[in-house]
Parts: sequence; C-alpha cells; structure tokens
Amino acid sequence: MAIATAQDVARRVGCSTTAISLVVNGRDAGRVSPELRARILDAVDALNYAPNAQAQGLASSHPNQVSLLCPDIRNPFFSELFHGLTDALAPDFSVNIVVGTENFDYGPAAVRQVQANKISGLILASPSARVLESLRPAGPTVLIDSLAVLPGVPTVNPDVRGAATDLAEHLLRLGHRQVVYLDVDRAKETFHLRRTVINAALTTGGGTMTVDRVRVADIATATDYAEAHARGWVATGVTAIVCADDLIAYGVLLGAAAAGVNVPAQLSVSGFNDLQFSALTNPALTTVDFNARALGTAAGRTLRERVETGQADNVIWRSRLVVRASTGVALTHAALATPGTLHV
Amino acid sequence: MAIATAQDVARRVGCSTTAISLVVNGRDAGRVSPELRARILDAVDALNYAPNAQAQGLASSHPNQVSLLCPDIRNPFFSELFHGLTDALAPDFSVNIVVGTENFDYGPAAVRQVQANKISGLILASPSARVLESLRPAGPTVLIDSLAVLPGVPTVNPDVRGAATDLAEHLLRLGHRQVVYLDVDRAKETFHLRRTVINAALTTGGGTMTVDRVRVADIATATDYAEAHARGWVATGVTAIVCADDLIAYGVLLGAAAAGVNVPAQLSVSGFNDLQFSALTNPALTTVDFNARALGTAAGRTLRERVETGQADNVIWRSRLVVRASTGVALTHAALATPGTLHV
DNA sequence: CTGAAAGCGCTAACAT
DNA sequence: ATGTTAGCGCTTTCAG
Repeated sequence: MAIATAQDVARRVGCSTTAISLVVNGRDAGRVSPELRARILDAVDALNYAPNAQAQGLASSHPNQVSLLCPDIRNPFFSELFHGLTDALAPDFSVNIVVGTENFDYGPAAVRQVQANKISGLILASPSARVLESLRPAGPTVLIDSLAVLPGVPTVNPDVRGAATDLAEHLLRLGHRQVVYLDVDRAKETFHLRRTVINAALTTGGGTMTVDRVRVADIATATDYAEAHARGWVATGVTAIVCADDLIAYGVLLGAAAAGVNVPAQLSVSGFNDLQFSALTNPALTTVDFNARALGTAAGRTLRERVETGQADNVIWRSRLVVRASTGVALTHAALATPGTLHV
Repeated sequence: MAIATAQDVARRVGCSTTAISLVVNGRDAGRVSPELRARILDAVDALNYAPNAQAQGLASSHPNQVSLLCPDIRNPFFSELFHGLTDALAPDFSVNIVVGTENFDYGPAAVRQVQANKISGLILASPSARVLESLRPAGPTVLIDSLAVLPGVPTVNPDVRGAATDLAEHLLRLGHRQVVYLDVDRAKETFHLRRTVINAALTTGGGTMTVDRVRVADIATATDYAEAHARGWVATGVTAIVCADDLIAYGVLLGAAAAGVNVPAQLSVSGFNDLQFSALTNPALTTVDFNARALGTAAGRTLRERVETGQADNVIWRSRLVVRASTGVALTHAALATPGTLHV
C-alpha cells in the first residue's frame, strides 16, 4: 500500500482536502462540523495518513519547521543544545539539524541552502565570522553563542566573560602564572572572547599566557598534540593548560597521561562547556558550565517570541565555573618563590 | 532581498527554469550549451540562488534526501553513526536526523511521518519491536542494529553475539561468577540478544546472572540507580556489573564512587559501544566496540546499493572487546575458594 | 460550515 | 539545445 495523501483521505470520507488539512492541523475551530471531523479522524487513522512535510512547507506560510545549524553534532554541546531546543519548540515546530560539511563547521553555503527552504525560523549555533558576514536574515533568526549585533536578530549567549574571568582567577589563586591556552583554530567570536578575557585576567594577576591551537575541537587531535607537547610544557615552567573546549581538554588529559605527565600535580587542565562526561574523566575536569541545554531552550523560546510577536530580547544565560580535580596548586619554582600569593 | 527562486534566475538569464534545474543539478550533459551554462552559473552566484529542497523533494523522483531515525542523538553512539552515514552519502544525499519524542525513543508515528515525505531512503537505527511490527517499507530502507528479517530490507549489524560472548568469557576468566546485568528497559532485539548471550555464556561457565533495568540509557538515571544499589551488590557477593550501554556504565561508575564502592577492586563494570569517552573514565571502561561510525558508513553504502541496484546484502560488522581498567579479578570468597579457575 | 481553484518552487515529459 | 506544460501534496483565499 502506497503512502496515503490528503486526497486519498478526502476521497474516502467524501469531502474536500481543505477539510482534511483543517482537521489534521487542528485549525478547525467552528469551520468543520464535529461529525465530519470525527469521520476525517477515523479515515486518517485507517489510512495511516500523515501530512507530507515538504508539501506543507512549500504551501504554508507557517511551515512549523525550524532549522538548527551547528558545526558538529558529535560535540555533545550541540546535541544537548538541540535537545533543549526541541524541548522548547515541540510539538508546534519540528527541528531540523544541519551540520557543517566544511572541515567540521558550516559555512555561508549551508546557511543559504537552508534559507532557500521555507521554514519558520533559523537558529545558528556558534556561527563563524564568515557566516555572520554573509548572513542576510530571511525570516526569524536566532544566534547562539555569538556576539554579533544584527538588527532584528536576537542572540542567546552564555556569560563567557564572567565564566572566563572566574576560571582565570581560580588558576591565579592556585598559583599558576605561566599558562598555555589551547585554542581551536576557528574564526569565532566566542573563542576570541574566551581567550582574550582569560589573557587579560591572567596578565592583570601577574601571569603570562601563550596561545597555541589545534585544528578542531576533537579528542583525538588534541591527544596527539598534547602527547607531543606535554613534557615540553612542564619543562618550560608551564603549570596550567586552558582548553577552549572540553573535548580538547579530554585530549590533553589523554595526551598528558601518555606522555607521563601527572594531572594536576605537574599540569592543571581545564576546559569550556562542562559536558556530561567532564565529571567522569580521570581526573575529573575543571571546566566552565555554559549549560548547553538551557541555551537551547532559551533559543527556542526566543524564536517563538520572534515568530509570534516579531520582537524578542537578547538573553544572556548565567555560566558558572565547575571546579574539579584536574586543576590543583601550581608546583613550580615561581610559585614556591612567592608563597604569599598562594591562597588555595 | 528575498530569497531567489529558479524563476528569478531564469528571468535574469533569459531562459527557462528547466535549464536552471539542469545546470544546478549537474544534469546538463549535452542538454545545455556551455555558453548558457556559464551565464546561468553566473546568475546563480549573483543571486545567491540555492534550490528549495522541499520543492525539489516534492517534484523529483530522486529527492536525494535520506532520513535517519534514531532514539536520541545525545547518545554519542548515534551521533557517530550519523557521521559515518553522511561520510558515505554526502554530497549526493543530504541526511535528515529524526529523533524520538516518546520517552527518548521513536515510535511508529515518527516513522509514518517521515515516510509521508518524499525521500530517497530511510534508515532506522536501533528500532524497537513496535516500530518493526508496524513497519511498511515505502522505498529503500535500511535497518541498523536490528535482527528483523524483512523481505527487501537489508540490515547492518554489529556482531553482538561474538562481542557479548567475548565479554562473558573475559569476566569468567577474571573469576566472576555472580553478575548483575543492568539492562535498559526497552523492547529491542539488540538488548535482548546482548543479555541472553551473556547469560548463556556465563551460565555455561558456572556463573549466575541476574537482570535489573534502568528506564533509559542515560548517565544521571544510572548514577542514581547505582548509588542506591552498589553496596547491596557487593554485600550479596556480586562482583561484576554488565551494562547494556556505555552511558549506563558511566552512571554506574559515578554511582559506585558515590557509594564508596571501589571499581574494579570491589566491583567490575563494563558496557557496550565503546564510545569515545570510555577511554577517559575513571577507571577507563571495559566495553564492547560496535564501531558506530563504521556501522553508519556501511548503512550508507548499503542504502546506495539499494537505491541504485534495487538489491543489497546484509552486512555484519566485526565487534571487538576492549579491555580496560574497570574490570579486574573478582575478589570474593567464591573466587578465592576456587583459585584454580583464575587465569587472568 | 464546506468546496473549488490557485499556487508554493521545482522537476520531468513532451514538444520544438 | 531549449522551452512549454503539467503536476508533486499541501494550504489558502475566496465563493457559496
């Protein structure tokens, strides 16, 4: 048996497809008799009818589909975010995930492609500078984890600044003065901000920070990288590694272990995102909780507002530092030489 | 500027939309002059044109869209699988992820809904018994991690039987005789098979296995559960917990730690899937590698075959046991009383 | 309360 | 080599 269409249902009931559409979408308030309604529902059930979302999208001014663009759904940050988003949007909207195909990120082309479809809304998670530059909003759009200020485009952001400051101060309190920041090689404001805020706070506190980068936020890449550099870091007096993403920190943990460097005794390690798995690592990871799920939910609510009222406020969701075992007191000559700065 | 349609492009170039369609889809082999082709490409670029996938799907007999249904994209098993799938399918097909909305799983309704769309293929990951019962293939369909034998529906499976046997034998070799199997409360063949194979092997080896379940494969749920039961398990002579999914094992690790039970000294813990994070846990998790990514890739290839030749073979991908630190020698009276069985 | 008709943007026969 | 036409399945005015 082929898939039933609204026509099939209409034929069976003996009514127009208009009635089918109205009833199936629950828009039959005093426009379809209860009797007809019941018969339609019966037929829908009997024929196993479900509306074709493509046709619906094409025809309707309210396609009730929103697209989420994210760099890589394998990063649990984005899958949590997606979950939060659907929490806020289901069942009125269905959410379509689109991931990047260009080196684990999405570019302007992916955005264009998505925008060519008829959708109710568009959500861009961690958009790159290239995406932002070429972005021409074509309908309700929400940005997540982006500092861009585009007229009519609300943003939902974690408090990167506050969290990064907390992290830097945490490290300073532990006596860390020589820090390596392991960035991900991506032109994104969020990473720029994480890095510069920490650098500023560290510098103010009398520390120094050097920046290094890995190509992508991926455990294996970071593992190789850290394994090659861990001993070097320790040898040159570096006592802490701040990673731009928890996945990178996971790699550093693995790489350090492979290189025989003890965390946190010889090297403190921290990340960003507080993924679910960060409580499980060995040692458990000190990280910044951006609350991906809540960010997704907030974005969903914001999109709803935007769709329904045409307006929406920006939201900043609170972040918080989660201190676990991967950061500890800095044990270096420098730290020992200035014990007065050590308030743990 | 509104989103450009093929008509806009055609108008600008001064040709028909047919030509646009042909060129944009690269189906212009001796059907469009190089000159026209070039002008079309220019206009496409100038107008930032991208075809509307909904319209394309509706109109075309080759919509080049495939849908992947999976229970919960937050389980890294499925996001890896998705990644493997797109590896095999891109850029010829775009893959749409559909996740469950019924208690973190998808049901027959979700399948129907997806089938109502015009797609080139459908991939069902870890389908439940309910889904399988009511499944009426409507086009190329591939099942992943499912024992169902439906005519014309190829399956891509991990070698559950082999892997589960290996795991059971591993535990027996370590001296474990009293084992708790922590299942996920889902009617799925894959879980049934994991459980029964291990039970059979354990029983044959002189052990006993009791089954318990958590509602869903989720770290937090399993943590609470394990925290409440860990001491009880140890007290009653249970020396090993086999979890139906790595996520559950993560929870058990956390719960055991919270309850003050040492892994693996007092309790060995193992899982299924060998997620990327299983190498990172404390202690690192002994688990069965089903190679989600390869499964996804194989499913993609299978779907391609199915689409192109109408036929496709079932594939079984090799699994392997990954022994790490979370399983160790059983230290109980029973084990000590029969030291002869202890070959580590 | 109900139906007829006109598209949404695209592709696929069928002309030319 | 190119254009014309007729839908894909649905929603949406607009009449009744």
